[in-house]
Amino acid sequence: MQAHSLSAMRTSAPPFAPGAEDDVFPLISAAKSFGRDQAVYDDGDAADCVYKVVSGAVRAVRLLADGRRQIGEFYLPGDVFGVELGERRRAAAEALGETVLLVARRASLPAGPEQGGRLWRLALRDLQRSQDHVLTLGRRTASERLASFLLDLAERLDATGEFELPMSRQDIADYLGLTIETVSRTLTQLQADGLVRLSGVRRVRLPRPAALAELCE
Amino acid sequence: MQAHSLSAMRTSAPPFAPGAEDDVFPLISAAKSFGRDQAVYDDGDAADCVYKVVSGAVRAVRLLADGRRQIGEFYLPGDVFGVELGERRRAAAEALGETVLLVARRASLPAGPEQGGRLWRLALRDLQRSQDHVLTLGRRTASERLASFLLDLAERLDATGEFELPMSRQDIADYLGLTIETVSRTLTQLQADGLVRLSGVRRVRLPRPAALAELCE
DNA sequence: CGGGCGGTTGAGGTCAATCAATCAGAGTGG
DNA sequence: CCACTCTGATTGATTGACCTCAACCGCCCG
Repeated sequence: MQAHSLSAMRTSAPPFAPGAEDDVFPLISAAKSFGRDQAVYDDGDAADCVYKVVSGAVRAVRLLADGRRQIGEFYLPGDVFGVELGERRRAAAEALGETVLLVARRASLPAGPEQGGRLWRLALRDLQRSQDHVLTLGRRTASERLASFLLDLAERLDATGEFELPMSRQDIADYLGLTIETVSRTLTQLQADGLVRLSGVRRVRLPRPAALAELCE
Repeated sequence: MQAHSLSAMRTSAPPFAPGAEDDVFPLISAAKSFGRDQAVYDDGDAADCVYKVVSGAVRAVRLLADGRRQIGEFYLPGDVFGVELGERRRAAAEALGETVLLVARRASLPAGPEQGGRLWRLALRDLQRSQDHVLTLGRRTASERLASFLLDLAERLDATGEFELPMSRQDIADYLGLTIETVSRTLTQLQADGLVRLSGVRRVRLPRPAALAELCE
């Protein structure tokens, strides 16, 4: 991993979310690169930084004692993550592939009331997503989970046509509360139904998004 | 439903959470009573108020088109709820039984930077709880779900010995992503194992909380 | 060409859902 | 006080969606 100048990052940055909350990040944040599966932080670490994804993607991981794994969220380019209530991390964050992040010390952030308000909005956005996730995990079937996952991903990557899955089948399974085999089977089923088209294991096209959305009700 | 003076409510209020975020609520909030299953607000309503539970309890409900129901959260005495990012409610809120709430107009809240900071902390607390919920729904078995649910409830009601379940079996099922039959069976199993003692359907005692906690890992 | 890793496919098992009957408690009316 | 009813909870039998275990495939890279 290597440090880059901020300006270099800005210019090389792929799709940034255009939201006003971008301004939360101070101009003096450092950029940092991470390799595949590299930890940004671990469960239990001091929560003294917040991060913004410039390129690549990150997963938030929680583990049960016996090794069962749940991914709480994926963070895509433009997303801010790492804001916590307490002193300590309650989940690990790991890069999915080659990933570049902006890093800001937590202390430098909520100084002004303006900043506070924006952080608050970020927290609420995460909360919304987490609540949607609860509905999916609590009440949806495997194919409904996959459908809502793919639609959400397509929207966040604002993919007009095809897009690339930033994560492995195992990551998808651990996000959706399924096994890797069920993800694979369900995906081939969706493909057979003409709702998904895979070209290569990670390249996805959603030919009938409306039909997919119907699956999610 | 009837209005009460704030002072009357304050004095009659059961366990208030002692957290600093209590001060978020302006002194000039109105109290309002709700009956069993009465809606505080519905999905899609304008999100112009926030609420604090004085007594009773509230459930946050989301519905799929075919009627499947997921309870996102239960709000107990002392809890604040109803803070939303957008203009509209994304879930309904319904009283579990006779319930008294403090109501504050949203506009009157985040005025000062102090208040903003406190609302932000509230949002983060909800986020934490929601993330825990995701782990439970994604990766835990029925008995683990019940165990963590009961422990969480006992702690929030700070029940030293016995406590009363504010919600029905159906509500528990819809919170834990199970069916009412599975909740019932699992509860009797936990009782057979000596981890739970039920006296009447809603009166619960947890004789070995440590053993229950072990179940949750 | 061979080995390794991630993904897919298949066969069989399991946990929780479904369908259905019974039970317990609260309220009602005779 | 005792049927009767209504609602919510429990229990039982069976089914089914997803998991587990295992083999196989395809691609990349040495």
